[in-house]
Amino acid sequence: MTAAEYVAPALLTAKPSWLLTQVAGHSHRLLAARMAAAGARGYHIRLLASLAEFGPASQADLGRRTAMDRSDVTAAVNELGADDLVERTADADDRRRNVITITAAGRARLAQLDEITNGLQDDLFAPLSATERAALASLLRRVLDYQNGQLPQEAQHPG
Amino acid sequence: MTAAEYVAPALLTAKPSWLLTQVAGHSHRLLAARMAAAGARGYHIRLLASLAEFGPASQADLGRRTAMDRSDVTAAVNELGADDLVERTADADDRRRNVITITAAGRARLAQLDEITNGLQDDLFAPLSATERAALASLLRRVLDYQNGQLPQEAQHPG
DNA sequence: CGGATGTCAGTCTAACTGAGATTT
DNA sequence: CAAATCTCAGTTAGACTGACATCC
Repeated sequence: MTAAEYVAPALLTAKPSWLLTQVAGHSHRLLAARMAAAGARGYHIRLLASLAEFGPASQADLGRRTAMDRSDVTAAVNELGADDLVERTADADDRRRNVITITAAGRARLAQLDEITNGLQDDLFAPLSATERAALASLLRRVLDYQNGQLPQEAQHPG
Repeated sequence: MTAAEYVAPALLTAKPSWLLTQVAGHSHRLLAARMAAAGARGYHIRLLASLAEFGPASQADLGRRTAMDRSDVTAAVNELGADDLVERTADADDRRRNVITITAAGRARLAQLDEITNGLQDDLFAPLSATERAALASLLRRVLDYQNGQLPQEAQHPG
């Protein structure tokens, strides 16, 4: 009996969702490893990037903007706060809320983590040309936009 | 303060790996929910599809062919065996091994789970035409093949 | 002996659930 | 009152680790 190689059945490989989750799994593994090596994890860059781009926000808003659960935002903000990468202050206008603000150290950290993710793209998508990477991104973006449009949207206040 | 919408920062959305993991996360969520509704989970269809396409195999080979850990194969085979979807018999030629064989009920189950994943494709990739879905699959397949070629390959015996 | 196999008992992350206290 | 916010405890699936006995 010959040893089995890493060959998945056609019934699975024929499906885009299989390819998607396999490639994403590899991506996630690589990212987690490099983030861990830098003392961070995936949740951190999500929060820092959102804070840097959109400014201070409540934890609930952060969760909505980063597709993170409220309870996970709480834990991740605790971690980031312990390293003084974000500040948690009370919201004077709404005392239920904390206002989370990124610090200068947080922006430096974000730049570092952003470099990690940039390096990841080259390693992950090495076999694809720049044009092909753009095509892949375009297709995925349309799918993601469609998915987001399908969401319950219970918290959206357009305008 | 306006409520935040589901808008991720451009620093993330510009990266193919972010799009990939977001779409894959949505795919995984949908699949897990539908599998759970059918009393199954992701590991089950992987094993059943591999057994149906490549025939009976040892648990170690199944793990290699489906990118599953040996210990997870053991647990999943237990679950499938409890429903008589696979049979576990001793390998006379190598008494370390179990030979796992799919049953008629297992093939019926596979057909059912395959329908679920087929339906998933339509729901996930609705905004893409058939041509675009094929293009997406082609790009992802090349990335996945490249990744597999980069693996340690300690268990590969070509020929 | 080394190496492969199957099993078991864990860990870990991401994601999620439910409850509770507080505030609007 | 309902609803939102924050926090905490616990759960789940998937992936993975280390150990162990068995067998090639």
